[in-house]
Amino acid sequence: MPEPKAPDASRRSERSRRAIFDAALALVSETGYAKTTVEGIAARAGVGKQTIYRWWPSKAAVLLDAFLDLAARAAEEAGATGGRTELPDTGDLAADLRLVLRATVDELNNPLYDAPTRALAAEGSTDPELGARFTTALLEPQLQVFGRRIEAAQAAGQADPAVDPRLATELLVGPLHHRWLHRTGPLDHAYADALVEHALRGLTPRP
Amino acid sequence: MPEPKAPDASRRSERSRRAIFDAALALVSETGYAKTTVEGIAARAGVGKQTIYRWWPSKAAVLLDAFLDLAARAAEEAGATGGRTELPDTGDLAADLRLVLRATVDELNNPLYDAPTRALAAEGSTDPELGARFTTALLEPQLQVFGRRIEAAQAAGQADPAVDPRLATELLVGPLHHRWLHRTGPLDHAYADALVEHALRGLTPRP
Amino acid sequence: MPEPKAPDASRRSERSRRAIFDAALALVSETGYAKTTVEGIAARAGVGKQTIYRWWPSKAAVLLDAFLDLAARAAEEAGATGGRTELPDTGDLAADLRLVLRATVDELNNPLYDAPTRALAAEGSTDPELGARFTTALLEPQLQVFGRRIEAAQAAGQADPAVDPRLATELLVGPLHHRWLHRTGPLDHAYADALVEHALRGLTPRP
Amino acid sequence: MPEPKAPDASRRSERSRRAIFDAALALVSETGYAKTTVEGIAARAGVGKQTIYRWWPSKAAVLLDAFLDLAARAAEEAGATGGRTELPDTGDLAADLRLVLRATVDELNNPLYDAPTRALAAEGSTDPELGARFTTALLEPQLQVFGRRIEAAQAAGQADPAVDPRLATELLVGPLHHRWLHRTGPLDHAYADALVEHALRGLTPRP
DNA sequence: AAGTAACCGAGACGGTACGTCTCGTCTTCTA
DNA sequence: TAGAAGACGAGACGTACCGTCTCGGTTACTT
Repeated sequence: MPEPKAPDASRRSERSRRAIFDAALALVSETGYAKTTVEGIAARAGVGKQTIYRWWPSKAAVLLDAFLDLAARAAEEAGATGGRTELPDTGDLAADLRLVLRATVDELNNPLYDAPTRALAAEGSTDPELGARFTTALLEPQLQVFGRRIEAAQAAGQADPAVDPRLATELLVGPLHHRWLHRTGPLDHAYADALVEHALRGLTPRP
Repeated sequence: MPEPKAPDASRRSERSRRAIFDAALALVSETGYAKTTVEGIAARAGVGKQTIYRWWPSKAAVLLDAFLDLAARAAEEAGATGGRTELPDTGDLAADLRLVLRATVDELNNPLYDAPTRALAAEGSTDPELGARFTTALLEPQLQVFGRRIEAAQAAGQADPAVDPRLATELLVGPLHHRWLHRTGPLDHAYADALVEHALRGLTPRP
Repeated sequence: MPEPKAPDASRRSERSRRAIFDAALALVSETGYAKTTVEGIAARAGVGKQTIYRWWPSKAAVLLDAFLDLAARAAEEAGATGGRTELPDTGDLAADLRLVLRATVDELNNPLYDAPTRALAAEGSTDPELGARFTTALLEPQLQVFGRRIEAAQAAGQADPAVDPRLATELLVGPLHHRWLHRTGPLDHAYADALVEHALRGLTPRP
Repeated sequence: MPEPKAPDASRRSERSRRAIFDAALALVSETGYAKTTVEGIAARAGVGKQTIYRWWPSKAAVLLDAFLDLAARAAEEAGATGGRTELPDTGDLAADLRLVLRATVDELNNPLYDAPTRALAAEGSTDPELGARFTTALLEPQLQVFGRRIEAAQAAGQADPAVDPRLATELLVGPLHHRWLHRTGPLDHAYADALVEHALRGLTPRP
């Protein structure tokens, strides 16, 4: 297979990479994903179009990397050292989950994150390649934070050990994302709290 | 305001409408939503482009109507007369939910439905106008089937009356859609069953 | 052979055709042929690029048609009715040829004609397809004016009947074009006169 | 004036120069001038692009030098020592001219020479700078061969001393080039012979 | 039956963006 | 320190569609 000849990454211009990320995020925030064009990103970044096409296959891929970079920088800023963000473990599972789910709600309501995330989720749901990258790089880490906390809870006897931690995670995150994506109702802290409560207690009436 | 002049719906060609729906669904199935163009639909349907633009504002809108039409025809075929599809009430809430959730899984796994649904969900998450139509016309009816069954369960003492039926619905449907949309795991009957079980019983360990 | 589908010439926009011609000639005059781009012509003409590519295969083809149109209009203006331009026949062959050759010199020295003609001759010498069109449509008619006058001269006993009229024509026009194309010397009326004289009398010394 | 910094010619790599010439001529022969690119020449020659741009201003300039080099080598091979090629002087002007004009015809018909010459003539007719170099270095020496022979003929009384030798030269070469460039008729020995005859005798009928 | 509206298939139009190609410059690494 | 390698900013290429705008040619309602 005569692979179309890969460019030499070691000679890549960091300056251009940064400029492209900044331009991409700015344009998506300002004019929306659909109206953002590769041509526009290149122009705004002061970069040739080919410099974008050399390193990314599509504008969605550019935006995904730009967003990952943004998230990484934000995380680094928050977590001082580049360590992994972790869900707190105060011993009170419900309280801990509420805290993080509320934070997730806030993030999804932040227009700065909302627009690119929507666009990426949308594009990813159609383009499997991108969807995989989106899931692995952006979504999965978030989910596994929940997963680990729930495993800890199971070990501590705070959660039913028979439940698949992954399913438990989805029981919390799934409804949240559903409401966010389809705008089927208010997305606020109250909703996050209620979600935690009923995911833990179930729908069956207690005696 | 000189409203851009509405066409006379009574003189509309049913023949063309059908041909457009068929062409749209076929093209999306065959080549994917992104590669489907209004021009292509018109050509395949043997129709002028203007005939599409006269009645729909975008290809997404065409596809949504085409899909609604498809669903309506499928429902009519299944439900004999055009009555409203309803979730069965055998008295066993868990069994009833399992049944429908399994059916939903089958539907989402059916490539004939998968492609258009993904495309519409994607487009709708970006375009609020379309998203609203998508939600109201396609999603909401499905959700309310669950809602009504849960309300009945609450009335019969099979479900905690303190839970918002809408939240309960999302607790079941949200994780399912999440896994489907992001392809984060296998989407099968076992998953549907586990979902029902844990949504009902909760994550908290039982004594 | 799946001919790429010809556009319907009867629906062609005369307005656009004219605008394209004007823009093409203006740009070539102002900035030169090499710096003239299809994109630039389209922009200047207020026309979509596709409208150019729909009707012409290359910018050279556009310019050729534009130039032919210009020549046709100039001829019509000069010759009152659209009759064919003809070399005068005063009975004095040398005088008649001088007249026309001087006119040719003036034309080649006119920067308005010079730039496009050079460009077309250049492009045509490389692209055989275009070269053929250039020759047939632009060059040949000019040459045949000479050809006919020489035939008349032969009939009237003013010219050697043994000479191929085509060769005779080239004996007059060839040197002129050569000097023009390669700028190997001054191109003026004196040169035209000398050319006529020696083409008629030959290089051999007269007794 | 800060002359853009001239490279040190003494350190120039002869190896690269040769490789560039070979690559340029090969590519023009194989794929045509238009499809030949500086990038392609550099790649084929195993040379950096900058090495070309350091020494030549354009691909036409490269090709011109490559062609001059080719011609020089061919001449050296033919003329044993590097002496100047000269038109023979057998005393019979017509015969001598026929001989050289026939040779010119053969050269113009040789596809190895035809393609680059056409390209250079074309480019030169548009780009005055290059045109001047083309004329001086390639065309002029050829023309002056004729010029000198004609002067000799005049001195020997074989040619009208009143005729400008330059014009006489053009009377022979101009028609030939014209027919070659515009492909307006067959270019063969018969044409060369006829050209010589009528250039010498003129078009006027002899008593 | 003639007249008249408007929908229809068709497709040319002015545009925008695409993804590719080549230009001529600039930078980095190697011999 | 010249040269190979090739990334870069720039921008034209030719293509694909967009959404609008005429064009006749059918219908289907007036008069």
